[in-house]
Amino acid sequence: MVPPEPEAPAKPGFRVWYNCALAVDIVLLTIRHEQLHVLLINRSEPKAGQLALPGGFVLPDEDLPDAALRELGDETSVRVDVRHLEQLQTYGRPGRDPRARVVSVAYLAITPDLPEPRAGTDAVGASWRPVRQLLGRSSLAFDHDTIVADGVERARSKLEYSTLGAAFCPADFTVAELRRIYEIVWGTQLDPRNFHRKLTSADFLEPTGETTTRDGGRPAALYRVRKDATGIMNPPLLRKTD
Amino acid sequence: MVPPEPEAPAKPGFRVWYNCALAVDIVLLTIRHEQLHVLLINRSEPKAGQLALPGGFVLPDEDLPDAALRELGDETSVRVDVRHLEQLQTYGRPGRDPRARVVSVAYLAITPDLPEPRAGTDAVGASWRPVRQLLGRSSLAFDHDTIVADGVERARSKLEYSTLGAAFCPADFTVAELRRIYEIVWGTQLDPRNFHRKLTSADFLEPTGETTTRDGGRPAALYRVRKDATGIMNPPLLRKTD
DNA sequence: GTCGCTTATCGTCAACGTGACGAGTAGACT
DNA sequence: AGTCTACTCGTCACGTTGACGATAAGCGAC
Repeated sequence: MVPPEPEAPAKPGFRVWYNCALAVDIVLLTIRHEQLHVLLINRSEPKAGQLALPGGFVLPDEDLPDAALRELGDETSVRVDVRHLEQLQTYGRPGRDPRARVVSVAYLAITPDLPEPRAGTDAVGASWRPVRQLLGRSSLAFDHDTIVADGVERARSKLEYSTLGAAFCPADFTVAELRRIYEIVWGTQLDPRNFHRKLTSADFLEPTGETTTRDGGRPAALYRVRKDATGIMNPPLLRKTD
Repeated sequence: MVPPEPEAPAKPGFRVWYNCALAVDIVLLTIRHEQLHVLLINRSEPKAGQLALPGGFVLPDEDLPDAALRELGDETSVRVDVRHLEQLQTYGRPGRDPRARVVSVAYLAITPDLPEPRAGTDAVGASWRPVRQLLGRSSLAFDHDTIVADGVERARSKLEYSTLGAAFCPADFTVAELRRIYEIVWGTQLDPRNFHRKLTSADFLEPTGETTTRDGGRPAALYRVRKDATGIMNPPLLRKTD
């Protein structure tokens, strides 16, 4: 099919015309103060004053993940240690942006609890917001509420069968710190002893040899993710489904 | 960010320019002759003569799933009973299409074994190809080999924890027919007795009351997917991971 | 009819994974 | 030293799963 109302062919000699504005949006999740947070910006141009996901238009010869990381840096001045970046879904419903046909490829990113974002170029400001205050409500510009919900749901389900949880942790971490991630993201309590047994028998952690007492109590062994880890946790750690 | 080299704004008064050609591609899977097949077309215009996935450009006010179904009909004259349609992933690497910046949203679709496709408008012809002959090789135009591989992998993993397998079956089917789906898609043998126990204790099937002997042997009870099924199989049916 | 073939369906049992929870360990703090 | 904390190891009952025996119910050949 040839797109309608051609303005000008993309390259001479070929009958292909540009038919949309392609953007990326990033759902960057972290855990702060015992709660799951998402990075949001205050929009300037259209929908000024509203909260939205960081994101923007893709450059002509730019790959999509590169665009996601660039916009994250541009808009939030966050030199975040993005420990995980995966494509989430593409949102292209006509009318989702009042200006034009804007199709957005959403990315899910995870970072450990660390940096305070500052305002960047395009955005008036950027800040971490607790996810709990967002879900269910309609708080964000465009369809970004849906995108956040989808991103959180992806993270929740990937904890079950992948090593994604470690991306919320610093390089070296204890089993209990990883368990805290699971408890916060899932909103459930997990038995420390069973969790310990399960995670240490899964094959993606290796002990660093060090211990720490930063969580109080008896010193806990520090672990890191094995370099040859596949990213898949086997067997999976299924959550209760009531 | 504002996209470069603006031709003309998408709508007057807004500084948004179109920066890519948006397309959809469809990985339509079915099972024919005891093998997993994917629907392919013979390309005409660019890459003429090569095999490729059905797909094409999205219309200005068309939603993405609608575009996928429309292209499927246009290109293949298949009045397929598409029993499942989900977004797979978006492919946007610069240079993946030599003509211009073409970004393609890929969809995964499933249909029961039924119709023979015929050539449509855009395509010289469409045909079912066994997936086994494609995987590993580089047989298709653009990056469609990758897309097919991703689609097949998605289908394989979704069999584990969802009711996707039923989309390969006619409306009423036996447990053994569903088991055949699993065996073909996974490429493994499954114990008929354990599979039967597991599937009938999962809560997404309901007996029609009818039986059939179309597979020979003792008459088998027919089942259909419950209307209130969630699409999630619980507990999951994990495949062997060696 | 009945024998032998097919496939469907039910039952049994051991092995394993998991949830619940007791008990001991090793630091920090008073 | 005593107490508090959180970590780590063990135990046990229960449910799920894989392996497989046994029976049921049609079909075609004879």
